[in-house]
Amino acid sequence: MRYPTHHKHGTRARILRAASEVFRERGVASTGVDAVMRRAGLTHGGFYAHFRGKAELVAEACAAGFDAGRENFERIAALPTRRERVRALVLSYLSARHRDHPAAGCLVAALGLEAARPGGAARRGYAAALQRHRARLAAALRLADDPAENERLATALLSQLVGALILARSLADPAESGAVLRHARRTALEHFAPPPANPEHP
Amino acid sequence: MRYPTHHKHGTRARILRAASEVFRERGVASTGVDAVMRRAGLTHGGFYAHFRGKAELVAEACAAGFDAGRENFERIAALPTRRERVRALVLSYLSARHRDHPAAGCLVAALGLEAARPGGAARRGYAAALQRHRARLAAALRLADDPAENERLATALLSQLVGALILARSLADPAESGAVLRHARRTALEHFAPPPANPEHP
DNA sequence: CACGAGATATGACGATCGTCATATAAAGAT
DNA sequence: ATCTTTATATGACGATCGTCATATCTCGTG
Repeated sequence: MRYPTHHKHGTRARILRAASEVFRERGVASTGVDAVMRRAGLTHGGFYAHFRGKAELVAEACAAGFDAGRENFERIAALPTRRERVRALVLSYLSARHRDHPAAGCLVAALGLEAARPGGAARRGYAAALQRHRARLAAALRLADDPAENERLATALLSQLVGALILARSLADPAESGAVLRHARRTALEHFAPPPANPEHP
Repeated sequence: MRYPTHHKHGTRARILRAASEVFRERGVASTGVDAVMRRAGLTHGGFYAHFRGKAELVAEACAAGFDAGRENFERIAALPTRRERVRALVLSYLSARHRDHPAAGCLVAALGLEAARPGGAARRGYAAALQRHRARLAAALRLADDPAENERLATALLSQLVGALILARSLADPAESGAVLRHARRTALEHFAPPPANPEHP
């Protein structure tokens, strides 16, 4: 090998990261291979030296995108109380920053719909990676002692977060969008991290 | 007018309905104008006698799709108790039928992501229609006496439903998908339609 | 320093997309 | 029954897409 041994693996990883970002930003179907390669600083032709086709790229970009969220989960898992863990997740997920920067954000909220379509290129790779993602989230949150109950609650919380973020991103009016985020934060915290012993207010 | 007066309006409506269905089924970006026209029983060329372009079609199909859900809301609004209304919405929304037939289902869960993208063709028309949809949902559910609180709760419930349906549609394994639906139903009912006076179980 | 093998760029192909100009078909009016 | 207006179909255009064969560049090796 005349190039540095890991050179090709490095550019392959760069392509994957670029794809993961631009897919989340503009969607899979609306993003061509050349857009991905341009983002990675390359030209479209060299793509097929790294992947067999767009479908393979999409599947691997999904897996890579989900795995990129692991460090965030570890940070959450390190928090001592359930309340703090839920707060950390909810406040970061339902933040204006997350809403405004889908390229660096949650895969489910960015391309969960395209990946869900039966004939879609992502389908298989996405579904498998999502399963791992759900399991890791449940393990990090530790919402209940019973594993099944824990996973049920974690999935419910994830559902609420995903739905709220999608609604917030859909609304054109920033005030309305912000209100949705704020209300969703409060509702999610009420449902999954109730205050230990606070008097309730009307 | 030599054709029956409402002929053109009729085919226009047919195109809109076909577009609304096929967009929900396969996505906006992945669906060409010819696919829409074929579904409507026409050929692609005549399209521009009805719409200025695909963007206009998408915007109007969104509005039409949301408005089609009004009868469902009226049925829910007619139920006497809050608990029944929430149950009716949750059980129909998080059903296997809804999961498996996106073409006839919720617009938010079908193309909420594409519509949310800044440059997307749908953006404006979708956002406006979604606002009306949210208001109608809140009015139908009557979750709280205070209007602001009512809308907050309705939006939170919608978020949870949308997120859960997207997750259920994403999972390849039918058993896993069914479990997500079942768990989400239970969690949503617990959070938004608690039993009137039941003893809680651990 | 030249060589050559591996990594990337160039350019082109069929297919499909959105769009439009034009031709054909349909049906009330005369 | 013919005409004329309106609705739809035909066919084609540039642009963009995924894909690939081929050429160019890069940099360890001898």
